[in-house]
Amino acid sequence: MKVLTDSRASRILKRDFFIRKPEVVARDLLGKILVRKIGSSTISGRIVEVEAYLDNDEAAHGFKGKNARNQSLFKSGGHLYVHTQRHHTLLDIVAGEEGICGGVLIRAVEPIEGIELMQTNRKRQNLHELASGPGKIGEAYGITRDLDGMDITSQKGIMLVEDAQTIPQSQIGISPRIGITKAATAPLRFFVLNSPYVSRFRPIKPVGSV
DNA sequence: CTACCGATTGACT
DNA sequence: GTCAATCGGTAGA
Repeated sequence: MKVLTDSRASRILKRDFFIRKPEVVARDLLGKILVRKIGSSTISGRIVEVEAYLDNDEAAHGFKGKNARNQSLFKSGGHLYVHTQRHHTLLDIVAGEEGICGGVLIRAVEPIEGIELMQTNRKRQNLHELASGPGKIGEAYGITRDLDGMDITSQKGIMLVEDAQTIPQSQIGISPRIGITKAATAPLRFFVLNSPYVSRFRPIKPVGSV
């Protein structure tokens, strides 16, 4: 793996990274580090599973147009879209251009920093149960609706994504998205093959076999 | 106002 | 594999 020696701040992914098609941003986010700062604590983890939600995508929350709840999905790439599902809080990173619905649901991360805090937040000790699902990330990272619409490309951000690895195509799995009823067959879920930190639903299909 | 339902999770058969 | 829990938004009476 390429070793990054430059400063942490300089590794923050910038706007350009996110102003691309959601499916491209989704795939490229695998291997990157999702960082959350809470007071003096830092939580971070390697992104290992994501899903893309597109413009004109029946499964996307913005499909029927912009409203008070989903407006963040229409922002320019590099903002957050936070929403609740049942009693869980889910985190999307907005992708694509301003005015167009597009986002990447972060479904699983491999814990790196702030593990004790995540264990406290999740009331679980096992590393594999801390952030292996979208709702679990919300709980482990202490994500709240207040973060909806936040810009994650500023250096002062309390949420941001750091550059790290780029996962080669041969190590990326692809499958339909999980838990949706509309557009249920589109292959828009991407995950790191053989990672033990992905969510429990795991149809293993290497890219190229579909 | 009530009814319904979802980009989920965790406990249980 | 199956299923209940019981949030917040939205549609309809």
